[in-house]
Amino acid sequence: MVSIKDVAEKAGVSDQTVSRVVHNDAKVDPRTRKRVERAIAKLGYVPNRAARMVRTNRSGVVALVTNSVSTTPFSTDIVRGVRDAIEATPYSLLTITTGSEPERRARCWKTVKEHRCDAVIFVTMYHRQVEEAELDPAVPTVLVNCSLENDRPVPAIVPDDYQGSYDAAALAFEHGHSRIGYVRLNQTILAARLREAGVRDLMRAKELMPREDWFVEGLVGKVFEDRYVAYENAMKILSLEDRPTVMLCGNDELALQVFSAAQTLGLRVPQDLSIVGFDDFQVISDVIRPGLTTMALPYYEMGQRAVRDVVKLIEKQPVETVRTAVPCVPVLRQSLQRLNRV
Amino acid sequence: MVSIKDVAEKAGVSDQTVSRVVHNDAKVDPRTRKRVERAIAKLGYVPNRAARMVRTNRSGVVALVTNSVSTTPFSTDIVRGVRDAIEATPYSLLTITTGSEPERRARCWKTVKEHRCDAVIFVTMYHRQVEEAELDPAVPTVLVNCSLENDRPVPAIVPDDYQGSYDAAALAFEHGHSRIGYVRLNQTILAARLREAGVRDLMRAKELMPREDWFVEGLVGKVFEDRYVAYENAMKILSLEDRPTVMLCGNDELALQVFSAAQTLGLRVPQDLSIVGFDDFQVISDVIRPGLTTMALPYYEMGQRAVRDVVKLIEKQPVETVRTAVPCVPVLRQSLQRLNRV
DNA sequence: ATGAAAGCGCTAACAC
DNA sequence: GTGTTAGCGCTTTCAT
Repeated sequence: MVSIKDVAEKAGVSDQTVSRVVHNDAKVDPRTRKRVERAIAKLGYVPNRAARMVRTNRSGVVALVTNSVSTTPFSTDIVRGVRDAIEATPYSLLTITTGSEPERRARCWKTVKEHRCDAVIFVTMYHRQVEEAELDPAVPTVLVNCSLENDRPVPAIVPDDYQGSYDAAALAFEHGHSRIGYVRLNQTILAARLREAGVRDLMRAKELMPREDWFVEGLVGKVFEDRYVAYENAMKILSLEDRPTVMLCGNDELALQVFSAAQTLGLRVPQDLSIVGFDDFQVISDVIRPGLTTMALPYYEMGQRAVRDVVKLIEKQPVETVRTAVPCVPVLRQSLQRLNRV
Repeated sequence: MVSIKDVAEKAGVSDQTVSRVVHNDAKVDPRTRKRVERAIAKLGYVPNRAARMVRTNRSGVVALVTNSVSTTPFSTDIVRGVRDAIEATPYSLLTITTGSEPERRARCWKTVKEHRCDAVIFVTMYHRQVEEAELDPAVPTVLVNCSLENDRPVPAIVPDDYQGSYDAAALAFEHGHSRIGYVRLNQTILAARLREAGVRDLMRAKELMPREDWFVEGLVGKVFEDRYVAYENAMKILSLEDRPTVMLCGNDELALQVFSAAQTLGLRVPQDLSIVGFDDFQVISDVIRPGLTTMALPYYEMGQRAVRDVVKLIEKQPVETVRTAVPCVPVLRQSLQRLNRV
């Protein structure tokens, strides 16, 4: 590999001058600069980050730490947001996978430190609380899709599940629906509780009594080992003479199962049944016909924002809010039908 | 940050001895070793990779280069396979996004060189040929989901789209179907051509005449800016008096659109129409009811294999095959129904 | 089995 | 504007 000294020799200057040119230091004679630049181009010189780092003690590397147990589709969007945003910065992204076992966690943070990462973006696969033990207080960290219930102020970027779900229910109500069914996510996760609470609170605000037999499980079992039961449960509800006019769903996959149940029963969507999803997971919501009305979670934007915050953190600028709840926005397609009030 | 010298001082040895302990060098007195290890633990010393690298000229970093223009769901699985496999190696993963513009490509490879990455795993979002210009001959590279039509032997790991599609068609045939419709992917991509060829060749082998009016587009427009038209086209075919008994689809999203068309027309799946997808994109195939019969592409395994090959490449071991086509395996669910031959 | 010395590629501090 | 010197944290080589 060609080093700074090779360039210096070729250009007939000292290595220091080459360094100055590389760093766009003002105090370099334009003619010298030209010569050096030509030598760099000719030799194909690329600065060695490691060597630079040994001196400056800053790596220019941000670690993206995620828990890979899962395949949740949307976490991809967070990662995409991070990757696209990091490109516009001088930082590089080191991707590290962790797990729930203490041994793997330790390895993860050891890697972070070996590389002397300037900061960490810690992404969880579903919206939840993290424990202090999952993090390392010595490394500046931004949390995405999770937060730390604690004194230590770690910036966290989370989706506003409650607001999103409340708004989804409000949307259905404004479309004339008061017979509302709900398929919930795996109850053990935070997002599930927030989303269901949003629906219930909207109904309370509108003085609608929730029909408990229309509120059903969509998933059962341990998180990440769970099984879909939305289809079977939707079949039960939709077979009733006395059935809801709209089914709100904890996410778009559950909505797809409800959709399938309607298909099996010969109910037309949205004429006979309206369906509202959650997540705007486009591979489903935008492909299915009729298109699925759903709440978009700004995962991509959350990833971008994490990069912004992490850069601020590294550069010791203040990061505005410790916990940022990013709002969800409705995406109207055709699966929610306006109902003429009876 | 605590350095090797701090540890040496604390343990009352030379930094050299600490280095030996860290590297598990045999020739160190067990008692000295103990003392050093205690000092390491007490001070929380973690070796500085950059410093090590400056000396050894090997970074221990593999770059994962992907083109982020897209959101194709399965590419996630490749990346997951890579990440999970890299964990079992001593290498770290640097994630870099490139693009089609020459300027971004150049930046990408510059980053690879700045970090002195030991090798690159180059992943494309859809199965295609890459050009020499997209790569850098100076860096050991393994291609995933793409190959280089060229003399230079760059190891490539690609899915066997042709075999998969041939087998999918054979599966339908064995289930008694001879009235076969097909929804193709965007024709401009390689995978689309291979998949369609598989179906046609199976039909030829079985002496079935393809009905050209049953072979339709599923997507139109430029790749990544394309629009789904599978629903509309399936509506046309399925409205015919004279319609196919099975629809083979270029991927699972297209299958979902065909499924939606059947729903709209009141056709039951699989009693009135069988559907076969491609990719085993589980968020669709495993969620929809009836479950989608489809061909699984071993994206995760391709990612894992890429890591194996890249490690061999780095360690100068021979990499068996230059171009590896990984076979697709059928996943039988309920959307394909056995037909009693008429 | 351990240490001393040199040097990897680069930058910070200072001198000219 | 440019060069010189020193040193970042580590490994390699050689000596003991």
